[in-house]
Amino acid sequence: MSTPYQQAQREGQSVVRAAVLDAAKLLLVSEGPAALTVRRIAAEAGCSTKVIYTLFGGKDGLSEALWLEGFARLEQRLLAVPHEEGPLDRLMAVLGAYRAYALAEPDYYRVMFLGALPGFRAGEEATRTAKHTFGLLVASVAACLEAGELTGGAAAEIADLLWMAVHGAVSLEIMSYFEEADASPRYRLLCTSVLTRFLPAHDRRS
Amino acid sequence: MSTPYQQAQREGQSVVRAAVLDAAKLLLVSEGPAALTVRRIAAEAGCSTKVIYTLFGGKDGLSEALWLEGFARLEQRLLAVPHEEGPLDRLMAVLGAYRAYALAEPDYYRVMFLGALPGFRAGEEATRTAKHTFGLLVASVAACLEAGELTGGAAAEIADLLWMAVHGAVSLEIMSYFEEADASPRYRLLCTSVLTRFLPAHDRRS
DNA sequence: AAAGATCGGTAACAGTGTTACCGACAAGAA
DNA sequence: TTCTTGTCGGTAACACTGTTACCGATCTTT
Repeated sequence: MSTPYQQAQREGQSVVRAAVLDAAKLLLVSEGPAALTVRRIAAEAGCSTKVIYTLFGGKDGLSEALWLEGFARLEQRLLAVPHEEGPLDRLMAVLGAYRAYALAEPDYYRVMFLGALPGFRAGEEATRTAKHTFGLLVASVAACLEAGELTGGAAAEIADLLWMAVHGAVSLEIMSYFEEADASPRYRLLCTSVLTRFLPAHDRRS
Repeated sequence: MSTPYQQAQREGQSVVRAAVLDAAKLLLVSEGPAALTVRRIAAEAGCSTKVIYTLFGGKDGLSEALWLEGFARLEQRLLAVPHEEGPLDRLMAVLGAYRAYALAEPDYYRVMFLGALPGFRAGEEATRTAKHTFGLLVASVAACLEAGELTGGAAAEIADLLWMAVHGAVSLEIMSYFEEADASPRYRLLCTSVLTRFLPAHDRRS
């Protein structure tokens, strides 16, 4: 139940909310997390700082919106990986897409996993969304288990191992701890190494 | 060439410098990186904010000192791992010590590897120190290669893979992405999984 | 003893997130 | 229609951050 005014107000809110969010997104990818100040975002969006507080409840609310946006983009990339080949090849492609996303939008990755927005901790609902995205990886692993291309562990367990490994690899790569030439082959080698442990015995090559 | 005054001054500097650094270290482990403000550190050390600028050249200088302190502590832990058993068992122990350090002093780990101090990037000399610590891991891997307990890769390469994996595992664990009960066995499983890829064929146990 | 230099404390500056105030505007009541 | 009510947003302030200009105090040098 809402009066027409409140409804219009809400629609007006949603459009200016989108404008603020767009400004923040643009600022994040173009100038990095340090440029995400309330005043700057408001200036870019053409409104006052107060709006950010009424619409998002403060900077943390906007941070969470960006956090969710990052997971949405990651999820989009993971979903875009084709199912055509075998489950194991697809799993490798999913892991590749994870890295590709982190390298394509490192500032989002910093926001999501490296605490780039000081003082921000994701809330409960946001955490659920993150877990949902992670579920895509678990599903890919589960498909391999069902097809018999992986064995010897639970899907959640193997997915955790893969996530630890790729997260570590990507984090260090983003912080440019590695030579650029080494990064890509080492990423593949790390993924295959972890998976080798769970290959059926007759499949282990080298 | 230095006058006695300058010498005394320098000694006086070193003692107050140590006091400031101690205050910062205590503040870091007791209240986390967010408490590391120039005013707060100066207050705890019983001096003015100006001192931090004359002695460390600003907050970044102090941040770098804390960064180096973190690597010194990590290095101490890695060096404390005994050599008694075989190279491979020792390598596993080194990896365990890495995690133990991160869990014992998570705020140092955040400073060193998770960019917990906004705006701080380690300088060149500090990076060399970090590489030196990393060299301990490479040496442990090299010992395994020489003993024939690992094969099929260069020491630096295998050490990189291990570092990616353990860093990812520890980072996610610090951010409490895992159930506490799962973390420890999964860490071991991850380490052994990566190493399995490089075990001599006759050593691979399921 | 007087002149010169260096160090450190005070107080300010520009920035941050946040909020109290107040005017403007639309909804509902008389 | 007119008046009251309430909500929303802009301005300006608050408390905080890192940083620095000023200036007095202290020690070296002449």
